[in-house]
Amino acid sequence: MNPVTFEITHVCKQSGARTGILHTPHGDVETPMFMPVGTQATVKFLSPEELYDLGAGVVLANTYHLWLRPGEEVLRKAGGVHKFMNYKGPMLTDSGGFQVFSLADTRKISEEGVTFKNVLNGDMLFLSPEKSIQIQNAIGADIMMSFDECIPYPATYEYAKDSMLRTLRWAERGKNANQRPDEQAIFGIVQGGDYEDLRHYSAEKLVEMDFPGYAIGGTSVGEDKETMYRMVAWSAENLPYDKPRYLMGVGAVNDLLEAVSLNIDMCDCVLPTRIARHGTLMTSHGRLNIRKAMYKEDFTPLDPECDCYCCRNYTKAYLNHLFRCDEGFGTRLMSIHNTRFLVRLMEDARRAIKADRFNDFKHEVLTNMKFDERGF
RNA sequence: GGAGACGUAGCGAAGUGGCUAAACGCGGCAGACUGUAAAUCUGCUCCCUCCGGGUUCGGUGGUUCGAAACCACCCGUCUCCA
Repeated sequence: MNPVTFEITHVCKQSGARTGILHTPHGDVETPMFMPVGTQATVKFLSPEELYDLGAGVVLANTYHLWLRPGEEVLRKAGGVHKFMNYKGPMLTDSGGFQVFSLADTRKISEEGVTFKNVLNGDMLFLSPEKSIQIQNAIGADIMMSFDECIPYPATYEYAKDSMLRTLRWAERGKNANQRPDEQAIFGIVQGGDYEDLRHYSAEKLVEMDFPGYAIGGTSVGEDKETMYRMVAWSAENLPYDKPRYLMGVGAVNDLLEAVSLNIDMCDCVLPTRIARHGTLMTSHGRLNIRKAMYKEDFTPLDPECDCYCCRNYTKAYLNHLFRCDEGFGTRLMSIHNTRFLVRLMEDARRAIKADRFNDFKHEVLTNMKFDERGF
C-alpha cells in the first residue's frame, strides 16, 4: 500500500496542463504547487502557523543538514520532523543529492557513495544511498528523495552518463533500503545533464523501478532557460502520465509557468525566502528591492494585489525601515510575502487550468508582471 | 585660573617624513541570489573623468627635494585640578 498517491483532476483543454491531488499521510494537496524549503527543519523565519496561513502545502527539509545537526537520533527520539518542528502538513526531504553539487569542493564521489567534509567541524562523513534513506526514515517525511548526484552545468557527455548510471544504481539501492514503505514514499530522480538520450534513458530505467513519483534533477544549476526547459521536457517525456512529477529547485515565475506547461506537478525553491532575506520582493508589477531610498516614505503596500499578511497590514516605508535596521520581523514579513506570491501563482495557475485557459493565463502573467528573463 | 590630551573623508577610527586619495568598521548607493555552508556575497562611496587629471587630513605660516605626519602661532573640543 503506497503512502503517497496521485490523482489527476482536470486537464486544460487549451494547454494540456493538468491539476491534481497529491494524497499523503499528512493530508492532500492540490497540484501544480510550489513547495517552500525548510532546510534545517524550519522555513527560515516562518512559523508553521504562518505557513498554513499563506497556503503552503508540502514543506521540504534536508537530509544532509539535519544529519549533521541535530542528528539522526534526535530526529528519531523527537518522533520525526513533523513533531519536531510542529508542522502538520505533508513534508518532503531532499536526500543530500544537492549537497553533492553545492558542496563539491569538499566531497568525493565513489560507487559506494559520497564522502563529505562536515561543514560544521571538518569531520569526514560518508553518505550512501542506504544511509540517506536511513536518515530520511528517521526524519519521517511523507516523501523521501532518492540519493542522486546533481551534476554541474556544463558537463561532458561521458561524465553526465557515468553519473546518471550511478544515480540509477543508487536509486535501486535506496529503494531497497526503505524501512517504512507504508508511511514514507520514495521518488526517483531523472538525471542526464543536457543530453536527450541520457534523460530518456534515465527516466525509462527509473520507471522500470516503479516509483510513486518522479523528480527531475540537475536543472537550475547555471544553464540558460532554453537549455533548462529542454532538459525538463526530455526528462518528462518518458515518465508515466498518471504519476506526480517534481521539478527540483525551480522557483522563478517564468520557470514555474513553463514547468506547469510541461505537466510538472511540484516545484520547490529557496528563491522566495532567500531573496526576501536580502530585500528583493516579487510583486504583481515585477521585482522590487525594498532597500532602495525611494521606498523610505512610500506608505503603500508592497503589492496592492497581494492578499498576504504583510501586504494586508504593512507599508513599503515600514519594510524599508525594518530592513535598514536589520530587524527580523521585516525579514519574516517579506518571506511571508514572497512565499505567498509563489503559492498564489500556483493557485491561480490551477484556477486557469480548470477554466481551460492556462495558455492565456501564462501569457498574461508574463506580460503583466514585467520580470526580466530571470523570472523574479 | 592651572595641567594635560586631541582635532583624518557623512560618522567612528588607523596612519607620526616618500610605498597615502589615505587601512578598517559603520552609514549611504547599487548589484547578485533557482532540490539553502547564504539574515549572505560583490562593487562603488573627496571632485571632474575615457586614459587621466584636480584638490585633501581644523586654520595660517614655516622646515624639507618631499608633510596628514616636524616647528610656530591661531581656532576649536575633551579630561583633570582649582
